[in-house]
Amino acid sequence: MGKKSTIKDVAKLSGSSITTVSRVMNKTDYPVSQELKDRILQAAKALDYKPNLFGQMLKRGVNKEIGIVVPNISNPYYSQLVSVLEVEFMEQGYTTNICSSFNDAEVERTHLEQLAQRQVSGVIISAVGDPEEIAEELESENLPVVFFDQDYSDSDYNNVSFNFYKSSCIAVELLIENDLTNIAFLTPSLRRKSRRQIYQGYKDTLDKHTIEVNPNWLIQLDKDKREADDYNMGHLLAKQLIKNESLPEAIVTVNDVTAFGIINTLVKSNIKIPEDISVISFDDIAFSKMFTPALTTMKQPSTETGLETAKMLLAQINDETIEHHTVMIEPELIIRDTVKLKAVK
Amino acid sequence: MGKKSTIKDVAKLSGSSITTVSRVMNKTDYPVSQELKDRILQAAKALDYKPNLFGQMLKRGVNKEIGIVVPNISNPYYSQLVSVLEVEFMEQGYTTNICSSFNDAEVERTHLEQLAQRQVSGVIISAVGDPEEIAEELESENLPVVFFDQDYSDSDYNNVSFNFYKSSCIAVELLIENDLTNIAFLTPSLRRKSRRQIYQGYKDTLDKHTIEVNPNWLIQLDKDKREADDYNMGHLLAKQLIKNESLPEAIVTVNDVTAFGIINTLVKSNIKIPEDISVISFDDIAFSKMFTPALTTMKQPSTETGLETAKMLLAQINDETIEHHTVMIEPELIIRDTVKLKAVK
DNA sequence: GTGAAAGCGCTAACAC
DNA sequence: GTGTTAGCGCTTTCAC
Repeated sequence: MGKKSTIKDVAKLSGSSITTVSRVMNKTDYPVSQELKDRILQAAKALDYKPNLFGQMLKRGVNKEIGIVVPNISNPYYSQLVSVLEVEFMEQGYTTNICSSFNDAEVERTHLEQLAQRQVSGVIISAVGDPEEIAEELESENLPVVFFDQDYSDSDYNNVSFNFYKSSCIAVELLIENDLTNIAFLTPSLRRKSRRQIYQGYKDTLDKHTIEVNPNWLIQLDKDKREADDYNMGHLLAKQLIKNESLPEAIVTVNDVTAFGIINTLVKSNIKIPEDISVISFDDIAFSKMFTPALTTMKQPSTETGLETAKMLLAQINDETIEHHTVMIEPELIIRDTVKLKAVK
Repeated sequence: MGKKSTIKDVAKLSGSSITTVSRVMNKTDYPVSQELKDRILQAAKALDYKPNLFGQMLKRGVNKEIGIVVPNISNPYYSQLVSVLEVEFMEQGYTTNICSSFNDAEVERTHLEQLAQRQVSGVIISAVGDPEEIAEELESENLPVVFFDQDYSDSDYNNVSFNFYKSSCIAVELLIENDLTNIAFLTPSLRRKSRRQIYQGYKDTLDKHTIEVNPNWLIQLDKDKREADDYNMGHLLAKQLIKNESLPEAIVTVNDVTAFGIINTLVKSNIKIPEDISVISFDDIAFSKMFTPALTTMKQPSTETGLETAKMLLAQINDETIEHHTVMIEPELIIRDTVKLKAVK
C-alpha cells in the first residue's frame, strides 16, 4: 500500500535472490527449479509486485512503444486511422503513444523530442513540419519513421500515401461520363500538396477531353482564413460560387466535410443537389453515408492506410533495413446520391 | 550518431563533472559560474545530448504523464474530449497517454496496469469495467483517478458526469410544450446507467403531466445485438417502430448518431421530419448541425467535461487531497429543425 | 540451479 | 562553486 514493492522485496520474501526473481518474472527459459519458481510467483502476487518500467528500460535500452503523431485526433479521419494503429500494434506487443501536433510545427517538434527521449521503437507521423528535417532528426537517433498522409513519393522517405491524382481523375471522369462537363473546383486553399495533386487531376482530365475550363470555376479562399473548420470553409466557398451570374453543372471539392458545407449552403439557396448541381469529394468519412443527400465521394481508406503504415514500420524495426519504401493507397469510387447519373437507356 | 550521448560524455567534453551537468541541464537555481554553464551547454549541443528519461524517472520516481482511458478514440465524442485534455495537460507541463479500451474490460485492465507501471501522475477514465475495482486498484498504487461519462454520484469516486436525468426532462418538456404528447422512446439497450437515467426522465416528465405512456412506444433492441454501430441501431429501431399500425408524434432517442439512423430510415418510408414525427436526442456532436434536417438535441458539452476532469485531477495531484468530488455537467437545449414547434400566435 | 556483483543514466546528499 | 559518491530498480555476466 504505502511504498511500491520492488524486486528486492520479492527476493527477500521468497528467500531467494533478485537474479532469480528477475529470471522468473521475465519468463526466460533459464532453468529454475519448479519449487523456487512457485515460491517467487507467490511472493510476487502477495506483494502485488510489478516490475518498474524505468528500471527495466534503463537496463535494456529499448522501449516497446510506438509514437504516433497526427495533426489533430479530433478529426474523424485521423481518429479512425489511429484506432487501427492502436489495435495493430497492441497485437504485436507494442504500446502506442498518440500525440496531436495541432497543426503547429513547434508542438510537433516537442512531441518528437519527447518520443526520442522515451526511446520509442519507431514513429508514425502525418507531418506538418518539414519532413526532411524530421526524417534527419529522427534517423540521427536511429529511430525508424514512416510518414503517411502526404505524398513524398519523389523523396526518399518511408511513406504511405494516397493516390490523390488518380483519385481526382476518376472523380472527374465520372462527371464527364454523365455529361456533366461544366465543372467547378472549390478548395479552402491549394497550399497542401495533396490538394494541388487533386487540382492537377481535375485539370488534366478536363484537358484530355478538350473541355475548356472556365477560370471563374476555380474558387479558393483567402489564404489568411484559418483552416480550422472545413464545414465553414464549404459554406464560404458556396457563397462565393453563387455570386456568379451562372452556375456550373458540377463541383469537385477536396474533402467530405467541405462538401457538407457547400451542399447545405447551396440547398438553402434553393439549388437542388444533384438535380441542379452535382457534387463529388474525397474521404468517405463515416458520416458521408448519413448525410442527405448521401455523398458521392472518392474513398481514402483509413483502415488500409493504417495497416500499411504499421506493416512498414514493423518491418523497419525488425529487419533494420535502411532501405526506404513508398506505398501508394489506391482510391475507390463510392457512388451515392450527389452526382446526377445519366439515365440508362 | 552511433550511440546516444550521456551525461558522462557531456561532462567529459566540457571538462566538468556529471553533477554540474545535471544541475545545468535541469535549470536549477543552484549557483554555477556563467563560464562553466556556457561550456556545458555548448558541449551538450555539440553532442546533441538529451537526458535519458528512464534514468531521470528511476531516480525521481515521478512521471509527469497523465493516463487517459476511453472506450474508443474513433468515437467523435471521445476524440473531441481527449483533444481538450491534450491541450489542457500540455499547458500544465504534463504529457498525455491515450488508450482505447475498445469496450473490453480486459484490455482496460491491461492499460491501467501499464499506466501504473509507468508511474503516471494520474488517470482519467471513462470506465467499461467495474469502477469500484478500478478505483481500489489505482488508489492502492497511490494513483489519483477521476471518472467521467458515467454517473457515479451516489458512490464515492472522483467523478464528473452529465445530468442525464435533467437533460431528459428538459427534452420531453420541450415536446409537451409544443403539444407533442404521444412520445416514443427508442434505445439500443437500457443496460447503461446513463440510458436508464434518460428513460427515467422521460417517464417522470410524462407522469408529471399525467400523460399515459403507450407501452408499444418503448422500443429496445435485442440485447445480443452488438452495440458497435449506433447508426445501424437507429435504422433497426425505426424499422421496428414502423411495424406498428399507428405512429407517435415524437421520438426521444439516446444519442445523435442513433437519431441519424432513425430519421434517415423514417424519411425513406416517406415519413416527414418534423412534420409527421419530431425527433430529439442527446450529444450534439459536430455533425448534428450538418445533418438534414439539423438535429434538435440536448448538448452534452465535451469541452466543459474535459476541462472539469482535468481541473479535478490536477487538484488531486497537487493538493493530494483524499477527499472525493463529484461535478455534474448541466445540459443545454439546442433547438434546430427536428422538433415541430407550435406556431407562435 | 542459484546468487553476487557490475552497471544502465541520472539526481542529490555530502564533502571540499 | 564544484566534484565524489551512493543508489534508484532492474538485467546480465560470471562464478560457484
